[in-house]
Amino acid sequence: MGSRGQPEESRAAILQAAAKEFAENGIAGARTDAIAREARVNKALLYYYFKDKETLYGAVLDHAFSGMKTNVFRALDSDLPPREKIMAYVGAYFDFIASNQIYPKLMQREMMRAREGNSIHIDRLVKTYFQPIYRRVGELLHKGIAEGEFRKVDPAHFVPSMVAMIVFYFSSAPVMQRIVRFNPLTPQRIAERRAAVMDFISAALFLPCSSAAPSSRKSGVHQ
Amino acid sequence: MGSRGQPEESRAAILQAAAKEFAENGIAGARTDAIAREARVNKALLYYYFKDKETLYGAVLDHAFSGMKTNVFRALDSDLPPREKIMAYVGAYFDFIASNQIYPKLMQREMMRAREGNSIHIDRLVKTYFQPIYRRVGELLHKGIAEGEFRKVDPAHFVPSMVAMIVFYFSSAPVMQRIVRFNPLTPQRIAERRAAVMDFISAALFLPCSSAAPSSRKSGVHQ
DNA sequence: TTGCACTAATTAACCAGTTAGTTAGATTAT
DNA sequence: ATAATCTAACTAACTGGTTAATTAGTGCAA
Repeated sequence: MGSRGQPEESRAAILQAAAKEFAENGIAGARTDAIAREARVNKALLYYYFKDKETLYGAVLDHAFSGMKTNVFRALDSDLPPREKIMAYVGAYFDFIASNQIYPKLMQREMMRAREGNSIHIDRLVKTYFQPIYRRVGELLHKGIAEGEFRKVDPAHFVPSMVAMIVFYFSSAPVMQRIVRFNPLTPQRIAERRAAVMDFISAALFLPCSSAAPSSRKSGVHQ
Repeated sequence: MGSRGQPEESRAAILQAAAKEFAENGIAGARTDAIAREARVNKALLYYYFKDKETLYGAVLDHAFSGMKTNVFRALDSDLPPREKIMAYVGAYFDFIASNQIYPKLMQREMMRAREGNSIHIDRLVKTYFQPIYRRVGELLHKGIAEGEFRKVDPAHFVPSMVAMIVFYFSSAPVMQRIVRFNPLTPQRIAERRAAVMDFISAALFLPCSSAAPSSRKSGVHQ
C-alpha cells in the first residue's frame, strides 16, 4: 500500500463509511473496525483525522445536516408565493431524504439521544441547522396565514408533523415491508409517497381557495 | 436482604428497568449493570430470569406491544360507525403512547434495527401485533370508503402517516424543546397535540359530509 | 530532511455472561 | 413438633472476549 491515497479522498471515504455504520447501528452499536474496513483504510487513520469516535460521529452529523440545510434553503430562498414555496420546501426536503436514505436514520438516532447532556452535538445542530430552518418555515407559515392562504396552523405542530411523515416513512420501511408484503422503497412507491405527503400537507394547510388558482390537489389523499 | 422479594416483583422490576434502559440507549448502548442497578437486583438475576440480553430485550418488546394491542383493539372492537371508530382508534393509540413515553423510543429503535436478519424479534412482532392491527385498520378504512364516508386513502400510506405523527412527536420532543424553547411534553401541550393529530387526520380522511352529522372538526388544523 | 499520510501491533478498559456459592422457606421423615 | 432435606431466589466475585484508542514507527514527496 504505502501512503498517498489523496488525503481528501481518505477523509471522505471515512466520513461516508462512518455515516453508513452510525446510521445502521447507532453510535453505541457502530464498530470503528467496520468503518475502517468499509472505508478501506487502517483503523488508526480514523484517529488521525478525527479525535475519537464521538468526534467522528459529530462530523458525520454536521455533514448530513449541512447538506440538508443547503438543499431546503434553495426552496426557502426562492421568491415564490406561500403556497408554492411551502410545497417546494416540502418537495426539496422529501427529495433530499429520499436520495440519502441513511439520513432519516441518523436523524432519528440523534433525536433519541438528545435528552439531558447525553449528546454533546445536539445544541450545535439545533443552533446551526434546525433553528434557522424552523425560523424560516415559521415565517413562511405566518405569511401564508396573514395572506389568507393557509389555515391557522401552529408551526410547533405543523413542522414536526411534516418531518414525521417524511422521515418516519423511510426509517420504518423495513418493518412496513414485512407488514404490507411489498417493498415501500421502489422508485414507484417513493413517488407515490411523495404525492401522498404533498396531498396530505395541502389538505391540512391550504384554505379551500382564496382567489383564482385551484390547488393542484387531486381527488385522493395518500395514494 | 436475603431471598424472597416476591419473584414476580423482581421479574417485573427487571422488565421495567430494562424497558427504560433499552428505550434510552438501544440494545447496543444499554448496560446490563445499569438495568440491574435500576431494578435493585443483582446482575446475575437478569440471567436467572432471562437467557441473555437479547432475550430480555425481546421480552421488553413483547410486553410493550402487547399492551398497545390490547388497548387499540378495545377501540377497533367497538361497534361504532367508521368515522367515530377511526377517531377512537387514533385517540386510544395516542393516549397509550402519551402515557408510556418510552414506547415510541423502543418502537423506533426496533424499526431501525429491522433490516435483514438484524433483529430476531421483528418477524414475531409483526405477526403478533402489527399485522393484526394493520389488517383491522385496513378493513375499517375500506368500510369507510365503501360507505362514502372516507376519501379513497391507501392504508399503506395512511397508517404510517398516522403512526408517524404520534410516535415522532414524542420521540423528537427533546430536540423540539430546544428549537421552540418550551417543553412539548406538558399535559397542556400533549392535549394540544392530541387535538392537532385528530384534526389533521380528519382533514385528510373524511369527506366533507355524506349525510347529516357535521364532523366534529372545528376551524384550525394543528393548534 | 522535514512533515504529511498512513499502518501493524499493542494496550487498557469495558462489559456480557458465568461461577460458585448463600439464604429463606417449603416439604418430608421421624 | 421438629429436625433433615430440598429447592427457588438471590448474590459477590470473577472471566474472557470485544473494542476504542495509542504507540511507534514506515514511506514518500517536495
